[in-house]
Amino acid sequence: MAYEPPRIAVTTDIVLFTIREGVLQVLLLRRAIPPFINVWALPGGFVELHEALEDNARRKLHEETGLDNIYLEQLYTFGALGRDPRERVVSVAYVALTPADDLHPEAETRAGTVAWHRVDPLPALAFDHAEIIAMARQRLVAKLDYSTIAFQFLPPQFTLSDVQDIYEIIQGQPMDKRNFRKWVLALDDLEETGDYRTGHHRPAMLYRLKNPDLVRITK
Amino acid sequence: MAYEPPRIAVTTDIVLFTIREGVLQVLLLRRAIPPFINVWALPGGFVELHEALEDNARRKLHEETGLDNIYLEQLYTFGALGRDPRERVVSVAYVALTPADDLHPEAETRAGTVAWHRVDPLPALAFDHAEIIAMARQRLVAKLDYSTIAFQFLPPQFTLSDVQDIYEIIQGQPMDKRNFRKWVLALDDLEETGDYRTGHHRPAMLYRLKNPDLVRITK
DNA sequence: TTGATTAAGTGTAATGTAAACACTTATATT
DNA sequence: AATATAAGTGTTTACATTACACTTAATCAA
Repeated sequence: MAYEPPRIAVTTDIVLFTIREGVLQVLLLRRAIPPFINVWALPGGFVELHEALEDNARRKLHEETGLDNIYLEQLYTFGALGRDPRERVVSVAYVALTPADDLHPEAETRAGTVAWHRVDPLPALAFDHAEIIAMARQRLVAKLDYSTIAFQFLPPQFTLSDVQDIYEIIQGQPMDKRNFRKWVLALDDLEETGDYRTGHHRPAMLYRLKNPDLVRITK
Repeated sequence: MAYEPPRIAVTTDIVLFTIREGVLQVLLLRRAIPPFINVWALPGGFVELHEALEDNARRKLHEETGLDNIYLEQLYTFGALGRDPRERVVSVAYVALTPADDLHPEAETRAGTVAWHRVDPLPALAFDHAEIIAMARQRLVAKLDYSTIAFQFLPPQFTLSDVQDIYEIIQGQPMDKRNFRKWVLALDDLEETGDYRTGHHRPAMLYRLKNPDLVRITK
């Protein structure tokens, strides 16, 4: 007599962060179907039988935003009883980061309304998605300190002030300009492009990442 | 027409570490049934429909070792296609820590032979369990540096040298005794018991944790 | 009982890292 | 031509980390 294991619905949920309007924002979908109809929720969906977990997360994100090839890392797996009112669902949550400019979500998609929302305050959220976003924020804040994750918020070319803005926004406190620039250049992950961004002030050197897709642990 | 999500077998795998014989060891079971019959594997098993993920991990660990109330944290979720030859299986991996003395696995249990194994070198392992153990080791080494996780390897009373031994074994390098003691006492997580451990040398003060079950982030 | 062995216990000086701090420069705007 | 704006740049101080050696109290063996 062979043991037949229970089989459980598995989903991914993606916490896609960006920096917009000077604050941290997260991508949410207004649900078009029950449960939690018309309530904001994280993008994601059921994992197919022949689909790897991360592939599912990337696919769902692509379907709902058009985004491709962005930074994505597994966050945590949420499997509490009752987190979905329909049936037992285990959800593998991911954190994703993108520069704001890369995405102007169309107002309407198949899944409903897609929009950026400030993380403070968040609207009412479906399922345990508020908890998932809270954990994702913690991870983001922690990784800022010991990795080069922050650059994933930036377009291919950026100024040192752009970088400092990311850190100040996420950490919620100003940093010393000279110390910051010394520190960020000492990482040795940046190189000058030779181009400048002009404005009605002194032009700023544009930098790029030496390895654009590499997120490195710095300590 | 309602969408019917695919349903997938979900397991936990537990990487239970201890320090024994002066090295890091991991608890393995020799599988008594296919697939991978007679091959060493991590403890764990299928998640029941009405069982929380962590509850399943604790239950399996208890069934296979008798251990209760030990330190356990979620590590990562492994969901690659083909990682189980029978069918699609998503596995939520946990890291657990215990003092060596707390467990003398009986040679035979229902699930097969249970034994401690050195992590260097590991025997051949079933499924992707070598990969899981590798990630668990990385997590352990990293957390040693920014949390009080190391104390979970120690019995209720221990000397400062016992603590230093844990760090030296896991990090694989000696540390300065005076600096280490200053640092560990500065954590302010320890208190003297007033008792001493004697040997054929000067007696050593026994310490205890102020909060035995608390693993704290230290930076 | 005495000497040898073992691990416990203890402080200071040197080095390296992080933090504090203010003015000059180059563009756009009026 | 004057003003406004953000870019760019070094040095000093404080703090944290590292390096380093001898004394003490027990057990064991002669």
